[in-house]
Amino acid sequence: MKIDPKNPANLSAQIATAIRNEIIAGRLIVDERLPSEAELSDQFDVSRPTVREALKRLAAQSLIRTQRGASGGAFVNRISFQEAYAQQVTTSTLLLSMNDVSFETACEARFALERSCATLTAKRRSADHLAAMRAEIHRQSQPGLTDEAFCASDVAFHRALVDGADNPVLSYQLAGAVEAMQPLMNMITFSARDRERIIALHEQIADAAEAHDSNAVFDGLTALEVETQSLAAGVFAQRAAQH
Amino acid sequence: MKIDPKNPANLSAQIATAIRNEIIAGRLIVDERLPSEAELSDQFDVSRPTVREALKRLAAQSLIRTQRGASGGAFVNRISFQEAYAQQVTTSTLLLSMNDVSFETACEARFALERSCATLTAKRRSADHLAAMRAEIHRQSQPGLTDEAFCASDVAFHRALVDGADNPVLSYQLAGAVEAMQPLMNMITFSARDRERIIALHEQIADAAEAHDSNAVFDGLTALEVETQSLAAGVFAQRAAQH
DNA sequence: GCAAATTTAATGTCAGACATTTACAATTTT
DNA sequence: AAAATTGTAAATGTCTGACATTAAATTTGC
Repeated sequence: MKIDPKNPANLSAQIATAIRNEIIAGRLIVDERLPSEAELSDQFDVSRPTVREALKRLAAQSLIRTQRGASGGAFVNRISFQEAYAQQVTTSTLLLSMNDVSFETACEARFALERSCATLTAKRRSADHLAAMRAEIHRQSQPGLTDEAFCASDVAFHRALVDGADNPVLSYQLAGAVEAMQPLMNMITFSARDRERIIALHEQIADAAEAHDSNAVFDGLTALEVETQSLAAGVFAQRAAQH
Repeated sequence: MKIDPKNPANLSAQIATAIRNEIIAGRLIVDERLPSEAELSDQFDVSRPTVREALKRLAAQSLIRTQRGASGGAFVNRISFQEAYAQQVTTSTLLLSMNDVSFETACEARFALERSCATLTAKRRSADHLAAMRAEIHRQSQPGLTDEAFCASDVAFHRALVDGADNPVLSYQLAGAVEAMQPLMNMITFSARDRERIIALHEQIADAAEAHDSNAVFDGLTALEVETQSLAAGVFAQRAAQH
């Protein structure tokens, strides 16, 4: 665990990287306590604020947590699925919004990934997952729902679908794909007719999941992708014509 | 952009969250310069080191970059696919290693996700992607290859397969699923016979991609999943028996 | 008018101090 | 003797002030 003192700028980044590598390599295990800030500043031969900046970098990635008081300190953190999930969503959302990713590309990726759940969800979905999907369908049918609320419910529907596969790793990996689409979807205004078509497809998918029919789930998602793409294409074409 | 001064602990975390929200909401746009550290410490009514800790947190997530010198400062960073990719891999790897995720669960998720590329890759794979896959297959056939090198080549093969879908969002989302499996795969020792079977399946998949046969790519991946799962089950059963 | 030197504004780092939190031990009280 | 209280020490959280370093902008010299 060493740093390069010749490069006097970036010290805190170097220290953070050094500690991060120790954690990734498994030499620092979960719940193990790091040396105190004073000890670390001795070890690395830097001041305490520099060590602290390094620790904050690690805390930002949920790699460590800190605790005040006697027998406090910095501890290697067990990354929970929840934390990783939130990070995934943040990173994916920013990636899409900052890099001029076309709606088409993002949508293609999202449905391609989501279809990968079709088989598992059709096989394993619990009554709870089905109920969650039905509840969102019901919400989507409410009149007077804003576009934003409709999109949020759409995301919730798909999350229930993904969670139905009963594989936490799959749920985590898909979090970014599904949730990061929301800002892009929010750019679309849905007519009552559009909503009807989407809700009908959601019902088709929920029915298929209930019947354990994986092919029908797969096909329902594909139909939903086609619907979404053509809807978006229409909105963007109209918007382009106006300007 | 405000913080709660009543809660005098966590100030740097609060400031980081406040700025992060500004970026996510789009009120701070890419390449925009944040106020200087001195100005921020005035605005939030905290000291400069506290502001700095907050900025380091954001830098750790690649949300900002800093530049020294006159007209330097902290700038909102455009997250590149490369950076997001690296973060995804780190988070996914740690998540798997720290949460007692079974090989079976991780493997299931990985292949489910990878199959989602089958259609697109079969349609769009370039000659370069095919060449990359063939090159890795060739490397895997070399005698005297360590298990670790074999696994690394395996990951490279699958990355080429995923990139063949020609969808950067898909490549990014799958990075975690494919690369984070490597440490788990490294726990397995491959006999010459095991390698032969895996290489044969790789060839089958590459052939299918070359022939634009998406069903064959899909089936090849499924066969590879079955092979990997049974191989792992064998290794773990044997290891359990010894202890 | 152009190149070199200077200024300046910003981050990077350091040192020392105080505030706050928390666990643990010692003390007092019941 | 047991329980509640108090004291103490160790750790992080924050502040102040200073100096170092970098790089752009400005001035100066020719």
